[in-house]
Amino acid sequence: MAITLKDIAEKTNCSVSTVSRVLNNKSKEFRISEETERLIIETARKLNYRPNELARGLRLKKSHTIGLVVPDISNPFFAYVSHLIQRYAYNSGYSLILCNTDEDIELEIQQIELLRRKGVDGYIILPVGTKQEHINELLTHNKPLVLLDRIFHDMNTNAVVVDNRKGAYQAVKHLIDNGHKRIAIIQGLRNTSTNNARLGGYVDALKDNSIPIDERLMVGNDFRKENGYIETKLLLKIEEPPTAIFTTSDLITLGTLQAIAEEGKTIPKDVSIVAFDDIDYAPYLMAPLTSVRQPRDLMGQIAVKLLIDDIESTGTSKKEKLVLDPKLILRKSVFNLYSHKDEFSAVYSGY
Amino acid sequence: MAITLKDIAEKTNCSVSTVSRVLNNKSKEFRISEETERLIIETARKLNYRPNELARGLRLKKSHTIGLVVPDISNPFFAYVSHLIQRYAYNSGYSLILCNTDEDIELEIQQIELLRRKGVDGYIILPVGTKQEHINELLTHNKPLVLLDRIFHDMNTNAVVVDNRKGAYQAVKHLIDNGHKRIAIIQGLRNTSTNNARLGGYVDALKDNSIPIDERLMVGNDFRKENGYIETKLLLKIEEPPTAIFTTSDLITLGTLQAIAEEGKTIPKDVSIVAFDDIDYAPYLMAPLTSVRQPRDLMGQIAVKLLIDDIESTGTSKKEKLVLDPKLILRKSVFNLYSHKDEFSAVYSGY
DNA sequence: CATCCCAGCACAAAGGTTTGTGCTAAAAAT
DNA sequence: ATTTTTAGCACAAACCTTTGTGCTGGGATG
Repeated sequence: MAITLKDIAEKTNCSVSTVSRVLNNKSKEFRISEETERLIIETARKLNYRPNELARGLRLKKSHTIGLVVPDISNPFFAYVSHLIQRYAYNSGYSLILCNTDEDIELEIQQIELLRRKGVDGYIILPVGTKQEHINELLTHNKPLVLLDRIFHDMNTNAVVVDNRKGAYQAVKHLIDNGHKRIAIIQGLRNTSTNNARLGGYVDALKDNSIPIDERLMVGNDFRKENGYIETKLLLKIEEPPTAIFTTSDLITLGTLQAIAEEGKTIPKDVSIVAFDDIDYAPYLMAPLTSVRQPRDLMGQIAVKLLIDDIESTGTSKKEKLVLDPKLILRKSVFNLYSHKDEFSAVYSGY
Repeated sequence: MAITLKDIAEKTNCSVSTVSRVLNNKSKEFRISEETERLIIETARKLNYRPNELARGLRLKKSHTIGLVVPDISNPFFAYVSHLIQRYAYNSGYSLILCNTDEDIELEIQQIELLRRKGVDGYIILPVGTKQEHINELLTHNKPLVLLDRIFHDMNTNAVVVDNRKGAYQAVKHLIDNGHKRIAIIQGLRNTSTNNARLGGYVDALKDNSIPIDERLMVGNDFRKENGYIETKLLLKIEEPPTAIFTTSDLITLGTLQAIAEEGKTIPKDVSIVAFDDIDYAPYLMAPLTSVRQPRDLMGQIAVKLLIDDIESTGTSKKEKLVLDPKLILRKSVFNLYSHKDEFSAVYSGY
């Protein structure tokens, strides 16, 4: 079927090894005559030879493939980062095997297992975050690996994350500065580094401003839309409802928007919102969203660079933990309770 | 390093072939004693044996991998479809190699070439659409393949698309029904099946209602945000500006929204919009978007099913071309010029 | 007792590469 | 004329599986 080195060898009356060397640009190194070289290259082109990467990978113990494990590629934030990762990886000569975990830790374990069988050269993982033995396993076997977005603090590995605590702190502080005291947080998946840090920033900001912590305002348990929808519905019905909600992911925000629309409330008049993940549509929503923007361009790029450095240094490269700064983008989803006007800083960020 | 069949064979004093057969559940078929079977399975488990899929793939001529070629995974529509594809593929035992073409035909050709080298078992391609020889090449070599979203009409292959002409027709008809006569279309990449069909629907709707075609209102040339932004800016400045814009992709819409916001106009009062691709955020935008929804859940699922049927039938399965129906979702981005009120049909679709 | 059968496994090839080593013939050196 | 060098390439192993075929020893059969 497919053309192999052997076919070329037969056509040219050379040995397979000679053909291989010529096609791998090792003609000089092995003193192969220019005539032979030309002949081989020519017939390879004519036969439309295509190296079999499986065979190469087997022999070379290198697949030129990296595994990308994300919770949910349909989440715009992950989709954006994945796009960049794909591009940088491709430009560096690597393909990407895409795995969705759907925030299911068992699925994550399975998918990583599969990636090992496939012999990927390295892993970029946005872990679910509730278990880590399987990832430790990779590390003890010296598999090149970089953690992205979420992190395990006690793990010695490459990682690229945003300073979630700082981002959350800024978000909540901004609400406080605008006079809000009943501030709710809709959390993502509990006990993930991301959620812990965002929750931490929330709590810190309240404490620093002597605002009592109210457990009833600290709701939610995963990063999806439904979570945002349900929790917002409930929040709007409690006794002393919040005047502001801090939503900790773009999908949560989507659910929150839906709930607010359904209840006939308006943003920011009835309820203020600060979101995490500054999606592209944020400026053009019902109320242009004030939100915490992650440096998503950098994240993908750095992750790939760290990973490929690790792969190609064969274990000699230092592990780096990079913490990037988030940035609060002010728009119009926060009501200023002091001036009774829209956002005190009316800087319109058109993205 | 990694445990191989050979290692297990040595530990158990069996031959490699016996180990292979046991681990592939062929003990009975090859009359291997239960004792040996247990021993092998046990030590495989103890040593944490992991089959090398590269070697398997080489031997079996099957990689259990499919190549997914998309124009841009960061586009929410493609991201959503990709997520589904990944899930169905995984559940059927296939991994996904993800390729972005960035709407660049040369990149598409390169990526497909690479996929062939990697020995993928099949392809799901959302082609750029400006060249097709490289895809024909795959077909003549009997590679399982399904085209998604965009199509080549003269190509005998599996394909899943939406009826773009009908969707566009409905969209424009809806504008006409609301009294609009100056209707612009911002096109995507010219000469792609998708764009041709959407443009066709636009033209048909105008003709059927005796509205003259105005070339100045038929602008745009790719599916990205920047295109929507620039063209909208220009459209708003021409002599007799349009009262309505039909945007032919979600990213174009995003750019259009940005331009309209910048110009200080409001939707739908100053300009009406009907969009293609009903993104999740559509109901919660500045003006809840009236838009054409594609059956994106079905598209991914069907594509995977067609492909895997083709792969596993080894060429005996018929090629299917499926055309799915789009649906116009009415919200509030169209101004009724007759009644001077918001959308005559005020059905609010909360998605 | 000789023959046959069959359970139970091993051998080796094949799949397409890469690569260390070895071989041959011609050219150069002595 | 004999030895040494070197250009130019071939051989075979190795990577890890899978699989067609063949081998062996013990029990049953005649």
